[in-house]
Amino acid sequence: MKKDHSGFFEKVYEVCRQIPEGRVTSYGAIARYLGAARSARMVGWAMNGSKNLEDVPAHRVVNRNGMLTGKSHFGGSDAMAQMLEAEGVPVNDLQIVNFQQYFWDPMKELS
DNA sequence: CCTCTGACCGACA
DNA sequence: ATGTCGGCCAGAG
Repeated sequence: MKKDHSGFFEKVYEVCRQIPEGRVTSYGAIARYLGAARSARMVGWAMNGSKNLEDVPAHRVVNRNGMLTGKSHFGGSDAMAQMLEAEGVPVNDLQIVNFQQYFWDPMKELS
């Protein structure tokens, strides 16, 4: 099952999988944790393939503003916000309420 | 094989 | 404070 553990994407998938329920993180946080803060864009892009994986909750990953920028990729509906709210994360207008409160930093938690 | 773009972030003018 | 640009990896045309 481990295919490209040396790849950038695989690392992103692993971190996303470690995100606890009812918690959220940002692309930049993951990228930074991987040592590629400037590759935040690719983290989101990596999710494009991860969304096919059920083991990777891409809906728990938002931008650094706590905005559900990737919501458009979740079927075009508010499915992303619905899933977050279902986990206990309040979302208002594509923006997570008290984002800082639900923010899960891989560098802090996984450090 | 070469080029471009992609769910971002941070720096600079 | 607002707008623009660069940057990193990998896949599609």
